[in-house]
Amino acid sequence: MISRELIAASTEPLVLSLLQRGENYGYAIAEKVRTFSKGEMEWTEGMLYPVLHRLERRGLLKSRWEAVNGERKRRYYSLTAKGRESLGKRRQEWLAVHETLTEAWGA
Amino acid sequence: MISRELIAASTEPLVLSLLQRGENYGYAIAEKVRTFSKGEMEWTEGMLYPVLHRLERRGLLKSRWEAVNGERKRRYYSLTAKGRESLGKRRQEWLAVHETLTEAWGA
DNA sequence: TCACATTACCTAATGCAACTAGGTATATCA
DNA sequence: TGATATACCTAGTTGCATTAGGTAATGTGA
Repeated sequence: MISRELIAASTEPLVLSLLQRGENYGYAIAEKVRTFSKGEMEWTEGMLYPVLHRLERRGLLKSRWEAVNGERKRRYYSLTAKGRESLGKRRQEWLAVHETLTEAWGA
Repeated sequence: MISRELIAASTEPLVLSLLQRGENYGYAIAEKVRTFSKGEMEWTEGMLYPVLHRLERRGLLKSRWEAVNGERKRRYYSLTAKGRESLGKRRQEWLAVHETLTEAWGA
């Protein structure tokens, strides 16, 4: 089980990374996280949707509704320019901390 | 600047790692973090002491006061068995998330 | 000797994010 | 018909960093 804090630290970079590969909708994003982490990370919907709403409110994502006939409507999210920029920053931050931890753990 | 969430995710593993190398006191721990991260991570005292108190309350650390004559008293912290165990777990969690992110970022 | 920086500890109030625990709605399959 | 999977949503709780203070002792430069 991944700690609450680690989840918090990785959600934004993960969502942004997954969406960089193309637009997607919430439910599918949660599934991707499961497969990418080989089942180690399990996102509940109760956390996923607030995250997406927050990122959109901050201008990192934009969304559009798509209704295929006879199917449940889906909200597709994609990266904005600001989102792409943020992804780069988050990635660098992560790597800086990763290096610090690696050093602290010892060679 | 490292995001609040990344700070939160890395504090516990970092404190535990630094103390695995031997007992130390709060102020010195904060300095070590600065040097280990090459100045990337800056811990305020307002966050450091609550963290140490929390970890001791949870039984991951134990502490003792030491007063050298004429010097400000220092509280020295060290790992408990539970703390060492926790460090191993945290490390594994971190590495699992790191792999997931690395994969999501692409080869 | 006076002021300031540094060392060293502490805590109350605020804000933000995951988590808990619900809810709605559609389609498929037994 | 009932269960399962898909697909979306939110209010209330809890935990943590952050902000913004505080105390006390020592060393240093004017």
